[in-house]
Amino acid sequence: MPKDTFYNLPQDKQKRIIEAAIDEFAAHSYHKARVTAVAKNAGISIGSYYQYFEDKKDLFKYIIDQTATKKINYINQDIMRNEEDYSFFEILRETYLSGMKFAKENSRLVAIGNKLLNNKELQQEIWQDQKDKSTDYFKNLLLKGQNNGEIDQEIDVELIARLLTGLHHSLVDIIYKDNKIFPENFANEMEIIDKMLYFIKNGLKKHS
Amino acid sequence: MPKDTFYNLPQDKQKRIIEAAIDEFAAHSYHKARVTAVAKNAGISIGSYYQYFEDKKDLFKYIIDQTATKKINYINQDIMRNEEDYSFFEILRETYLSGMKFAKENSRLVAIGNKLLNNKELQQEIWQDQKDKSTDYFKNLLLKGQNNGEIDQEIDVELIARLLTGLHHSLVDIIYKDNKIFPENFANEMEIIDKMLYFIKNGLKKHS
Amino acid sequence: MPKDTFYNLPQDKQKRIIEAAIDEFAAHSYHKARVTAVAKNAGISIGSYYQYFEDKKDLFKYIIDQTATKKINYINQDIMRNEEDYSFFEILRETYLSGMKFAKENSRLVAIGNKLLNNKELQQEIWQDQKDKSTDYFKNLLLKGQNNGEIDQEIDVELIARLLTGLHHSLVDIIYKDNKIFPENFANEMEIIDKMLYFIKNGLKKHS
Amino acid sequence: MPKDTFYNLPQDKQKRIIEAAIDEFAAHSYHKARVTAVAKNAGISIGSYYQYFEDKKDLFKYIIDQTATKKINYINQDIMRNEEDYSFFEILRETYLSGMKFAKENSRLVAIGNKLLNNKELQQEIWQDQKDKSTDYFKNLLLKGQNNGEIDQEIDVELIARLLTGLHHSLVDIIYKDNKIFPENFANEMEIIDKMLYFIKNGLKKHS
DNA sequence: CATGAATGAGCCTTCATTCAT
DNA sequence: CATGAATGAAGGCTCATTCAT
Repeated sequence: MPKDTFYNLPQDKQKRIIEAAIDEFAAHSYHKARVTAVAKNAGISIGSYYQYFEDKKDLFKYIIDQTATKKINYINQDIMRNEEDYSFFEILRETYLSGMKFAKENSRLVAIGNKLLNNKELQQEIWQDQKDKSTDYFKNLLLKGQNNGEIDQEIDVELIARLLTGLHHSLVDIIYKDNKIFPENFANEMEIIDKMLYFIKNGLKKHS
Repeated sequence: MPKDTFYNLPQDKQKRIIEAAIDEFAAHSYHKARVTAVAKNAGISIGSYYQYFEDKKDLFKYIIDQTATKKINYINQDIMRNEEDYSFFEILRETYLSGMKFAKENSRLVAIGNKLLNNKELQQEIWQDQKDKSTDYFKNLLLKGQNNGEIDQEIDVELIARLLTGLHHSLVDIIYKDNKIFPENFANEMEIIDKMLYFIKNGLKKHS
Repeated sequence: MPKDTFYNLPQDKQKRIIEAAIDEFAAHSYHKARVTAVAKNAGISIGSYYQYFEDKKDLFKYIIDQTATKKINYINQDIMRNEEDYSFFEILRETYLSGMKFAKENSRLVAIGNKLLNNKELQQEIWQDQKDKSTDYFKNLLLKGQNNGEIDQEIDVELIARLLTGLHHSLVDIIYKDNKIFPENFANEMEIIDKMLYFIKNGLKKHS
Repeated sequence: MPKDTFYNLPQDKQKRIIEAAIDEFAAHSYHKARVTAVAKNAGISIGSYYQYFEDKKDLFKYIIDQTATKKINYINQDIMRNEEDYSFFEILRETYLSGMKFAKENSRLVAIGNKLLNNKELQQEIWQDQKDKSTDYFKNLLLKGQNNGEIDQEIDVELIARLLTGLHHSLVDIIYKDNKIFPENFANEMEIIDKMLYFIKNGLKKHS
């Protein structure tokens, strides 16, 4: 985590640095990203950089952390407060929708997140532990759904929770090809989500 | 692709080099992998390396290529020849099973493949084009299923094909946490696949 | 051209680097000259080198550039300001004299210049364009001489300008064999120049 | 010089190797020319190369040597045999003409020769001694001219011989810009030679 | 004589990090 | 706190030459 000197900085300077970092880490792999570029684009000297952050990893971790927090807030805000008023599939829909909206508005953060997601080596370098919070989130949702009688009792909650997480990633992948909305075949993102939910709800088997 | 000098090498030497390369590329990101380490671990000089391969990329591409071929052969063998004798879900089951078996026996290759799969920057460095063949595979399967009357006509084939690809990746991820089989909660991989297929078939909605 | 970091350096450090570079480029062909040797002899680290210059070529170009500027100033100073007071042959004599003086005091620069002058491949690597300014210089001189009535109207100005340039190179070659003054037969350089000018003025034909 | 094994080779194989060498040395600077390229283009193995030649330098020296011999023969043939029948300026003209013809028909050899001519370091690497034969040639010519009464007694024969050599180089340079004939302003090479000879004969001074 | 696999010193360049001012 | 000059390990790659077959 950043040093105190960083937090003591005026807000706009902090922001400039973070923006530069996001640009750099989104554009290049972790190892190819250069702290000199971050410093330069943030308009600070490399000496200052090392007075704010321990090293390269420190900044990267901070960005990842900020992203996670930001994303969680994104979803919570709307629905979570009145969770009990909604059905499982409504909440799932809202969750995916929020995730998509987040991705749309924060494509650089998604790019960074994916980089970490698919680099075990880096993950170990960044954290030792770190449990997957997404899966827990979906797991809770499923359990409530089963209690409500909305969700098939046959399913394995742990497993399906992980699959729903995976589908969430697929969704973002599908909709954002190289930071551009996926246009072919679909009227809009909403249509994709609804088709995906239909699949999640009913499966592929032909209804007799 | 490797130079002729590489193909002229005795089989066991070729193998030693490939093994060393797989080790290195599985253990580190592409940019962090060192050709000197490959050469050293293969027991060849750096000069020899460059007589076998154009450069670092050349070897990496070769590994990727070999992996793709190997994986395709894995699935085709058993069922694909008598495709018409099987139902959609049987083929899907075999596909996922093959994928898992492959991942189990080739965890390092899977690690390398994932690295490429989730690094657009690297993909463009390696190839210009490269279409996703997995999605096409699932798409064909789905279309046949619809013709057979096995698969719900309501679904969007293109979209679901991509989701099935995503689920395939999730499956591999779930079963192999850091190259170790996922033990908790499951008797064996077969159980995971069947539970996953149940979900794919029926969805999550409670059967009234 | 060098980066700002180079120009910000104390004069004596700049000079040390330039001196080391001139030594290296004078002693070896461009491709054989080593930037590590320059850095070492200048007493800087290789890292510093690359903070001052883009690359190897950058420094070489800079040396060439400095040489050209320095040489032009050499000639201009004395006569060029009062050009109209002198005859063609007087100016020519001064030009050759200046060139010789320059070569005498800057034998390493001449060595470097010649290397470039006679290596088209290198020239294209260094610049794309680059016109020969020497020829233009002599051409102007000749045209004025013809207008004054000093110079034979029969000659082809363009051609002779190139020959005078060539003779200039020959002169430097003659006088400096391996950076040592050519001693045999001649009392001094002045004598050589005057004999050469006599030839240029009168040609070889016996005066009847 | 090449080893006996080289001279024992069938003529056409020798020729293939020489051709490949000339191509390579003409296209690249001595240090950038690759013996592997020569071997490859000659259709021999690198192992064979080192059975024919001591090293890289050995081949280069041989090419230079062959070139010198070939060029000398070029000039001698026509005139030298009946030298006494011609005036100094006629012989000079023929010499320059031969030189040009040679350069025209052997542009690659000229390229190689120039490379050596302008790389003192390389010259020392190739030979220790090597006197300039061209200058001796012109010197003899001039002395005879003076004896005949054709040539001004005032001139310094040694110096002028060197200048005539330099002019010879200039001539080749002028006419062959990057192996292409210099077209602008001149009807043909003959015109250039005659204009140059006019200069050499009469000098630049306006005839009163 | 022919072959070509093997070698490794050596080059240019990058970039995270330190430290004196 | 800010600055940016200085550092040097490390990496990809080249190519003349050797040597075993």
